[in-house]
Amino acid sequence: MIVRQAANVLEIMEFFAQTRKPATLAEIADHFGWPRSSTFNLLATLSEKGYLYEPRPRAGFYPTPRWLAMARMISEVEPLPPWTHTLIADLSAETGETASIVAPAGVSAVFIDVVESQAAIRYFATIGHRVPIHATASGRALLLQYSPEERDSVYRKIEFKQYGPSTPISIEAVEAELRNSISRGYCQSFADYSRDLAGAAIPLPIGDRRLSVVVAGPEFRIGPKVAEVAALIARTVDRLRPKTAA
Amino acid sequence: MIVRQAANVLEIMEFFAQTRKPATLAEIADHFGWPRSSTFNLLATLSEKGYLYEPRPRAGFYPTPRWLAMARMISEVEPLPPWTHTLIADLSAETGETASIVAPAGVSAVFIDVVESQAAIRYFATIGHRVPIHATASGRALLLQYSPEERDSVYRKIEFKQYGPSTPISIEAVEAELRNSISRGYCQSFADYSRDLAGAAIPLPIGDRRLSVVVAGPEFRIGPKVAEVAALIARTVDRLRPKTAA
DNA sequence: GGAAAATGTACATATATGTGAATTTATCTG
DNA sequence: CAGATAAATTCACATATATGTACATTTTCC
Repeated sequence: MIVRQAANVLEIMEFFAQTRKPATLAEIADHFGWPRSSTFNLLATLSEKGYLYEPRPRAGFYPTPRWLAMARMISEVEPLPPWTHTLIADLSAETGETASIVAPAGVSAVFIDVVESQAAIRYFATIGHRVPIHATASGRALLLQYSPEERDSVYRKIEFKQYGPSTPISIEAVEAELRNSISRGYCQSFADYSRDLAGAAIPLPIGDRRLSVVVAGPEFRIGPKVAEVAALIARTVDRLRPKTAA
Repeated sequence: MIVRQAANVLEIMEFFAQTRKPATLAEIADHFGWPRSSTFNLLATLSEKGYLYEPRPRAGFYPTPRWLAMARMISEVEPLPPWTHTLIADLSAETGETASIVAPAGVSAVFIDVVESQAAIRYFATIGHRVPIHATASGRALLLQYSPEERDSVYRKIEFKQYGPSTPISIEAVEAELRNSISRGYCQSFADYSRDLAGAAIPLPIGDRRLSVVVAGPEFRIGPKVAEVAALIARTVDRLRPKTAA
């Protein structure tokens, strides 16, 4: 069950992150199609808690810097080592595609750092983006780091859907693809989840965290050179990852 | 009316900002005294939206860097000019007390930047902290920048409460204090709102934004030297504020 | 300067939602 | 490796909650 008002908080914040300017109650209510009275309650709650204020009279609400302060607190812990950002920055620069660091979240894989391609046609992904763990290169690079039992427990929660022609729609199909990935030396995906989207990924264990790196873009650009891209990823990781310990 | 689940989202994030480590469903539920099933729904919603993930298997949830990305977006707009932070940093260093930049939010004043005192006994305030606009030095320094009509409209929404012995409990009392502040050259408050708390504040208009600076601390330390502190604030603003235009 | 339009606020009520109990899944212990 | 214990999910139902309606206030426009 989805908690509506919790989701609404996030939506409001995303709204402000997009528009980047104060908005009145009426504007917000209209934008989302919410009743004024409900919007009123939500804004009042957020204000009450110190997360919204009124920068100038009658110009509406805007988030306080408290969000930033809180987010900084949260993200200071176990930040990714700096070289991982260099990694995806380099990969994106060299391939011209979008590169990301990905972490597990139940049956999904979450993008926790992203450097976007500069190309006009590109894979558009942002931090926080979620994709099915079994139907993407990045997700499978995570699954490779699981024990068979752990994978089983994930599989049982997956709702297998035919996202595209090549989506694996059974446990056995996923396991088969994982075996292929091992012998191939990297994970790949061709429109398994998103139409026209292809990617290459490899596991990226850091400490006891199970992460993966992925380079993804339109099938017609990535397709012909997956192997090449995968090799580049591996080389770049080798170059940047500190040699001391794992 | 307060929107419970909206508030809960904020509480969860504050919880993570404090503990700074992943937490399981059970831990979170116990911490807040929430039913597990409700906690489950909330966590599922936040995960679904890409704001929580599971850094390592079975170790529970933690916020994704998406919070940081969003907060950065939001705060990049009209950030406070850098000299305002220098201002409160200097004030806090010189007085040994907590110094803040404050903005209006309806009948409240919100702390939008804070440098805390290092003293053992100190005014504990964080970004996002809210205080009644009429019963605090910082708030009254905001009201001074309003037109009489605007003040009226604020007054009508205020619930006058006797927070302390000297709290102004009528419109006339507030207006009188504002007149005093003008002739005095600064705003002050002695336990008008919080017991033992005293402060000195002056208006700090920046562009068309109505802000104020306040230095606050325990009454016994601030009390004897309010005038001195107020003069210091004024001098420091003079020194740091760029001379070009207002 | 006055009327109309837009915005913000309060409240009772129907209903969407949170929750207790039951069920399943994972983890620990001897 | 059972059996026990704890954690995570599911689900039906009572109730806390979102909203329609009405009212107040502010702003706009003529």
